[in-house]
Amino acid sequence: MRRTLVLLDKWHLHKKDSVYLCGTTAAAFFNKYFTVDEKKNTIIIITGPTASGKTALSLELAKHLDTSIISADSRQCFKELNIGVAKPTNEQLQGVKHYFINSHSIFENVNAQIFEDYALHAAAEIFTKNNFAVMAGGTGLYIKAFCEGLDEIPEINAETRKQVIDNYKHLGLQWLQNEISSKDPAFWEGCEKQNPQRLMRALEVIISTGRSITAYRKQEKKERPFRIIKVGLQISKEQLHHNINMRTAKMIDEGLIAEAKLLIKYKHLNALQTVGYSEMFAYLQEKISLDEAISRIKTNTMHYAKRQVTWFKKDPAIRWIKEKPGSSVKDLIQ
RNA sequence: GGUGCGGUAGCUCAGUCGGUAGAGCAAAGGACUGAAAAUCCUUGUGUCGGCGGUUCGAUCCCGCCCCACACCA
Repeated sequence: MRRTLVLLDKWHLHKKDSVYLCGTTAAAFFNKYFTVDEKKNTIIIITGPTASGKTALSLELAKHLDTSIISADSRQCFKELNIGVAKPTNEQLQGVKHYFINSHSIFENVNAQIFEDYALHAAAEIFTKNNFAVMAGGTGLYIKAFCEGLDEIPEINAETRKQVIDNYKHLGLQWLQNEISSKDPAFWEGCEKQNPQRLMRALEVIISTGRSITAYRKQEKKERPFRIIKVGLQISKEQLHHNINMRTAKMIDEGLIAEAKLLIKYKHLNALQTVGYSEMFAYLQEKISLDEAISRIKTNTMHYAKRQVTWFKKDPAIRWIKEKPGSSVKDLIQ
C-alpha cells in the first residue's frame, strides 16, 4: 500500500517507497502512525542544504507536535553570531523551545563530539515530556554523530593540540607530512596527504595516546533508545540560487556589516571561519569592495550547499521531500 | 585626428625566440569520525578580435580593418 506524504501542505515525498505521511498535517500523520502504533519515542530530523527552508518547516512541525527543536547547526549555537548564520528570529525562538541555539560562546570549543553529548541529553530531556522531538540543521557530521555516535578517542590535551597547530603554522605542510609518515605509517597509507586538518588530527592522536587514529576507528553504529526519521528538503539549484541571493541581500539589510565589525577582532577563532563573516572581514580590511564581498558570500554559500548535498545524498535513510509550489493538499493524497 | 598599450577558456591574465595553448577564479563532480558554514581531491578544445600577406606551417612576424583603454591635439 502506498500513501503520499503530505507535510504541512507545502512539501511532499517524491521518492517511491518513501511514503509515510497522510492526512492534511504532519501532526495527523505522526499521531496516527507513531503515537498510536507504538509508544516508542521518535525524533524527526529535518535536514537539507542551507536556505532550503528547514527552519520554517521544523517550527511548524514542532508546533504541531507540541515539542521542542534541537538545532544541528555548527554555527547557530554561538550566541555572538546572529545575522550571518541565519538564526531563527527571536519571535520564532520564543514560540518553540530550541536546544543548541545561543547555547555556546565563540570562545568555547565546540565540535561533533560535544554536539553528540549535548543533543543526546537534550533529546532525553524532551522525551520525558513528549514522544516526539524535532531536530533541524544542515551539519551532516553532527547529525551523524547524534544518530550513530562517534568512535571513542581519548581527549587530547590542549597543550599537545596547540603545539601541533603552531608547528604546522611555522613549519608547513611538508613538516606535517614528514611527521605523520614516520610516526603513523598506518594512517599515512590511505589518508588525504594534502589535507592539513586531517593530518593534524592524526598527529595529535598519536602523540597524545601513542596509538594510531586508525586503531580507534571501529565505525560501530551505536543504538539509540529512540526512533529516528530523517527528512531531507530537496530544492532545485535555481531555487537554491534564488534563496541564497535573497537571503544574502537580507543579511546586508539587517546589518551584517555592523555585526562583522564587532567580531573582526575574533576573526582567528574557529567559530568565525564561516561564510558571511570571512568575506565581510576581507571587506572591512579593505582587501575587497563591498560588492565583491557580497558576491563572494553568494558563491561561497552555494559551494557550502553543494557540499551539504553531496554529504546527504549518501545517506539512504533520508526521505527526500520536494516542494511543490501551488499544489493543494488534496492533490497529494492518494 | 595622432601616439601608446591591449583584444587568448564564463572572468582575470600567462605563454608560444613561428610547429594550433595554460594558470588562478568561476562551473561541474567527489571525499570527509573531535575545526565540518571547516578542510581536501578530480575535471580545461578555446574560430588565441576580423581579413589578407610572408612561410612547408601563423595565435605568435608583416599590412589593413574593427573594438577597448590611456595620453596628446
